[in-house]
Amino acid sequence: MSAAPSIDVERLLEGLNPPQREAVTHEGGPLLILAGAGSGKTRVLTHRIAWLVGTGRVQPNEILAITFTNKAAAEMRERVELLVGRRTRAMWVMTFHAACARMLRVEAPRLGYTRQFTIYDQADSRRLVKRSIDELGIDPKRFTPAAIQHQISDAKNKLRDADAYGQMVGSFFEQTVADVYRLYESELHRMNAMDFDDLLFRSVNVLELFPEVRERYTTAFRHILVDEYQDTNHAQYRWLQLLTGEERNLMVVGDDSQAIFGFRGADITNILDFEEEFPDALTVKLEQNYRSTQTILSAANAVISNNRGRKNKNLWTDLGQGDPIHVRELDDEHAEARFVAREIERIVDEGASRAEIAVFYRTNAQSRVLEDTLVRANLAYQVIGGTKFYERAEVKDAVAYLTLLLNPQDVVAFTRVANSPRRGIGATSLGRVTGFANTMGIPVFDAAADPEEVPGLGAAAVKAFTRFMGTMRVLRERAETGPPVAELLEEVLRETGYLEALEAERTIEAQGRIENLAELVEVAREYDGTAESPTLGEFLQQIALIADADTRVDDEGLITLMTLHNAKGLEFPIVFMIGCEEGVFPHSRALDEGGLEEERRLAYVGITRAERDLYMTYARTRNVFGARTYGARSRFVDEVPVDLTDREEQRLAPGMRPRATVWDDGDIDAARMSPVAYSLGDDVKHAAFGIGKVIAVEPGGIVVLHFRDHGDRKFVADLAPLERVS
DNA sequence: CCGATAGAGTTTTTT
DNA sequence: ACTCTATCGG
Repeated sequence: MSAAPSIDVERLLEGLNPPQREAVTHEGGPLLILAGAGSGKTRVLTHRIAWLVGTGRVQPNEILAITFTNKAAAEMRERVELLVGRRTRAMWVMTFHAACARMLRVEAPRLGYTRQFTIYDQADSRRLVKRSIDELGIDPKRFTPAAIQHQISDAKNKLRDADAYGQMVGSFFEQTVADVYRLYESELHRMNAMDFDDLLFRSVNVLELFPEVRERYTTAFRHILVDEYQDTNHAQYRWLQLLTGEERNLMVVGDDSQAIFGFRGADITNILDFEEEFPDALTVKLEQNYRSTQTILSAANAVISNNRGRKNKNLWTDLGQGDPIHVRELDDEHAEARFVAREIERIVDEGASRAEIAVFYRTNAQSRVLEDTLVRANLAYQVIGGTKFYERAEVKDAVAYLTLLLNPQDVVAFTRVANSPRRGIGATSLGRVTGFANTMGIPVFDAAADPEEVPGLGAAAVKAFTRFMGTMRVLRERAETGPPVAELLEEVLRETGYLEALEAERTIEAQGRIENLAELVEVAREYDGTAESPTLGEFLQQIALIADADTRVDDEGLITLMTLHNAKGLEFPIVFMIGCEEGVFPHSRALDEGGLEEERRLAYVGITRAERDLYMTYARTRNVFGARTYGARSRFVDEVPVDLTDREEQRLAPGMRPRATVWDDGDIDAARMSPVAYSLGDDVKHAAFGIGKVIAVEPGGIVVLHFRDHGDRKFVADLAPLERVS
């Protein structure tokens, strides 16, 4: 205990419930925590780390704590620091990707990369896939870069390299993917670059190929703790397996009901089979929820009970029943947005802070209408996700310049900046130079530095390259002196003429871009100020691994808008889930691909984010791709027992049977699909509007009625209080 | 080589 | 509806 005199171990355990305490004080060996939503899993993780350190069982630098997002890592680090103080600094508390990158910065030379390898984000990677497709003469219309990239990523997540993938191709498509994969791989390697998936794949390679490396890390990390284990993919699973030493001190925390990243290769069986893999594992279930009212939890339990093959859990709370769940049907997405805005105004008038309110939607595209409405209502908000700062063209350009200074072999970066700003280097000339570099087996940077040697290059192009490379040479020399990153960046923007070109545009868009670049310089300045020993390489790695979800600010009086996926791990007193319509949520593409259960888990995640009030809204009609569509109310709304809600339509139509609340898995609501019982010209009586005539019948069970005194109105035929009178 | 125009594909979710 | 891409004329 002398190692940690300042930690009061008894106090660490105070306020923990029995299962939490059992998890925190587990002696050693494999440990599985099935942590329901809001059951205090971060508390268990942080307290366990503190307990391990505080009781002298482990040194801080022997801890490896893994999360999925930087935000979660930062939060965990902060909370551990509150418990054990400065010692936290010696711990590895970071994301899978950051940990792998850190490992590879040391070990990559063993695999033929330099330590300065570049990390490609998805867009960079997509561009390289596209280039590979073009080079192979494949028709990019028949096989889109996106589809092929997804296949390749999938393969990498399963630790299949191009050869392994090639061995098991079945279709022509897969054969094509195999070809692209092979070329893409060799291109990446040639450019000294790794994509996100490579970070894991290559780390696994190093650990598998070099026993002494593996030995070093398994000895170093005596305790490994993993958050959100249900979202790990096979590569991550294997990586953990390789790092787990003989003591087998692997603790995983997760909730199979919240597994929502299957589309990205996450393999839910990792958590479901943990006990089989480690038969002596201690399993602890955390079922007491400290976040939400019983009404919200009952709703979540009811919805998720429609999924099969789960670890059984039942959330409960002693916080009381609370308000019913607010369910609202609106005419269209605009009415839905107005309802949300009005309701927010009301809630804020009653004294809530805007920061307590979040709106969740299935797809990013849904935020636009909402944003318009909130702006008009003068309600301040922040959007998480969507177009990200680091994906903006000007930011990517600036980053590409910096990347190129460090890694002159990076063709993607080179082609990105060669003619940006315009300097007379067109696609043709650029292709000649990269092609020449390719055939000669030299870095593009060198080929471009000697443009006279490149065959077929016109005099104008030679001049343009000479000038461009002159600037780049000066900048490289400057970079090698190791200036502050912010200064280097400013020089780059000035010397390359990038800023000048934007200023010359004199448009609002250009002004916005200049501001974004200024912000990037600020980011760099902050990095220079806070990093222990700032280097350009480390800065680039940091921003390559950053995600927009990490930029969320708390408590600034802003309403938070985000996708349901981004909402994982967060909580808000008041939550709106909008767009609860079949086809939107559950998403039509997920339905096609049999992903209904994952969609339902997404609903579960959304519902359980709410502490006090939950709204579920849906629109009778909305614009998708510019076309009007009609989606029936989401089955997830119907899976919430009616008596937990304030659903009005039930009361308006006495005698109408409550909607079924349980479906067979993947089944379609028979009633909803049944043909509408109305035909054109029928006379119909509406409880509120009186007699009307059917003037149209639309897909999704919609009837359009004309009323003499109320004009034309649309109804969901089997929900509206309608009666045929003719 | 560049800019304008037309056409197509896009939108599921992201470290 | 919007953005990216291919094509054409300058």
